[in-house]
Amino acid sequence: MSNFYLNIAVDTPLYRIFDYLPINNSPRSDYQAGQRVSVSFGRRQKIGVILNISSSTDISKAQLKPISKLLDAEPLLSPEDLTLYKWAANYYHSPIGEVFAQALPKQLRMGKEPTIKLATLYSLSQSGHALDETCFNRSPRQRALWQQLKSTANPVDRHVFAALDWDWRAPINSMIKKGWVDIQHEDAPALSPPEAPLFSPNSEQQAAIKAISKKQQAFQVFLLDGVTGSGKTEVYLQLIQQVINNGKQVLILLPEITLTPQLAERFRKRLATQMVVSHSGLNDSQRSQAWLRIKKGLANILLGTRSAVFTPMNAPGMIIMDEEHDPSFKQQEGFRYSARNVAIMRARDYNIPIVLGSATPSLESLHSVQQNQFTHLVLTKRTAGASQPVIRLLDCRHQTLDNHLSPSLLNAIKKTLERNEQVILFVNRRGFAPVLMCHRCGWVGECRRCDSRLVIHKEAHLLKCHHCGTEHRIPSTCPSCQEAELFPLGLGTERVEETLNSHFPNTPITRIDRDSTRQKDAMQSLINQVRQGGGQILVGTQMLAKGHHFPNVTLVGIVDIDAGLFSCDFRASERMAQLITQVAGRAGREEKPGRVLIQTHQPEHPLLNTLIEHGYARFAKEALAERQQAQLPPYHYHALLRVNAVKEQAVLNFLTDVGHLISNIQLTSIQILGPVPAPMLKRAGRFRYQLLIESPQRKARHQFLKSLLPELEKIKSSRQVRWSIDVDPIDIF
DNA sequence: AGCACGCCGACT
DNA sequence: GTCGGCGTGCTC
Repeated sequence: MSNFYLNIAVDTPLYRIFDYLPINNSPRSDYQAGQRVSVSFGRRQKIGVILNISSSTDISKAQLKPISKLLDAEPLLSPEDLTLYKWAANYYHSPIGEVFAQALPKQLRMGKEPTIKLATLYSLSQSGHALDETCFNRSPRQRALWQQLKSTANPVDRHVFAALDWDWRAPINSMIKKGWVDIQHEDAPALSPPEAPLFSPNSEQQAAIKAISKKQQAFQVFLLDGVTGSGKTEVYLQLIQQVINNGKQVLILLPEITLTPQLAERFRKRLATQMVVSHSGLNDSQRSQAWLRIKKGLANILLGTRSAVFTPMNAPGMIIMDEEHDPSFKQQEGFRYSARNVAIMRARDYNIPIVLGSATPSLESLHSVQQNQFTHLVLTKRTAGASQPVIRLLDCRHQTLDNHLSPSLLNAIKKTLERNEQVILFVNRRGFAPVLMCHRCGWVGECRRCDSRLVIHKEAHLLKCHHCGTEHRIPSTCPSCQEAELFPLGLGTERVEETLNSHFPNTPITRIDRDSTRQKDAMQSLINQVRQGGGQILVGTQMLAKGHHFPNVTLVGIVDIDAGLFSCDFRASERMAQLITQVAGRAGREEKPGRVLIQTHQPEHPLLNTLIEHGYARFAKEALAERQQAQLPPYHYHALLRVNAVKEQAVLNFLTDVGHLISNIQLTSIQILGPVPAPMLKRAGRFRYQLLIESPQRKARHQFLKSLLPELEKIKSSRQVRWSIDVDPIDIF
């Protein structure tokens, strides 16, 4: 019998690791932590990763099985990777298998060989160079390829053909056959010379670059707090250049919507290096190739969305996270993690600096600055071309509103249109109106599956539930009293569009929300059309505020900010402040600064006024003080136990049992709130409840959950429900 | 999560 | 008689 045992993380959603025996008579020296193995697990074959090799086991000899196959001669994951994944599983109370499922690209998780496909490089041969245009009279596609290749000195990969809208493979193959084109395989990173930096940093940018580059060999968190248009990206680019000049790699994390091909191209052009991207738009093969290239050092920049934070780096040099306040860095399904916090742990383990950049930093980051955990670097000066917008509150009290639009806002729109400039109106709800109500009996349209109201979609003639997706036809008479006195209450984008149409019948009005941009590329084409066009109005939801600059927009109206001020989500006011600040920075240009008008019935609201008079930084300071008073994060630590099932009674039974369990566990400084029905019901037909767990100490919360979760697995009623834990949830109520 | 085992109702 | 419903138990 073997004298050593393999502790293996198996790809299964169980909160345990499993011990296996090595293959018969194989020496201990064959095995290292980080190698993948194939094991028989129950009645099935599964892939697992060796976490540890131990000399003892608690499992009886009869139960132990040998692994079926050792998949990697060399570990696929380094000790640092395993440390990070184990930390994440522990901190987020997630089964280790779920963490690996996020961290490893699908192909590698399925046991595929970790080989990099080297690109084929094409170049004209001597005889190919000797040709001229007339040789291709009967083959226009070959001519196009020939012209393309003739215009470049070095061998090029297939990306240069990406712009062609036909399949270039057959023509190039016949050119290879004729000996006109030579192929070779990429063997080392092919470096193309970078474009010369177009800018010289101003004094603030220089100070930031200097402060960060001084710390290249050690862990430190920098908060790069720069107003919109202050040139954060240029700071990143200079830093990246320095790091890769030192032969190190950079991981750049971006929110989901921001990572576009255009942005990747901008980075690629400026930096003399091999860059790979990783986001949800890639297929399995592209993802694992990007992952392997960073792991093996064939690329030195990884530009990715949140899951890229788990990619192993061959020569880690720096991590940059742009728009660090963005909620899309928090994974909201399955293994719920915050890429921002994982990135900080990653940087700590690698002992490298991490830069968190934002024009509107999260209150958590600003708190860490106050605690001297993060280094604050501030950029206050706008670079040329960016304008300072004017923000004003419009007092709506006593005003005659036409579907929530005040005369002063309508007047401002009119004047803007007369100057042939553009207007954006923000409405934070899609659809026509959020409630359908009976004037006679007070009936309102409610979703039978969730506890939310049905939203009127006039264009589609439907009542839709925005939580579970249920749809009904709009009734013509009240289902309760049969009177035809139903009326829409509140407003959404469709209603604002309709109202504006009646006021400005000759002005083009474009609505941008999830309904109008459902088709692929619809968003981009609408935006391009607006950028080129003259006087017009855009009506849209939050999705309009991110990433797009509209130089011809000189007036931005926010129709109803009041809902945001009184939302049950404690982060609502900062999201509102971030929205206003972002929007203000995206409109107008130097010679025509943007104006932001905010309609409110609360013109005295202290936080709103602080934001408008003193800007985001001062707002954040006061909002943070309010949070301390209210004992909210980052001063308190939360977790949500989320439970759902098809049968509501099953959830309630489980929660009752959990209640009994909790009363048996020592509750040092732990508070439990709930059960609370959760409105966010993504999948139809399931009842979801959540239990809020909070504590003034992170450690107490952690230990409480550590003792609670194994017990939950044992409760009988847990079989009929699905439960998961969300540590540091985004929304607590 | 899967997947088997096992014990009850309705069916060619 | 058996096919298949889903309650219960287990995965080194």
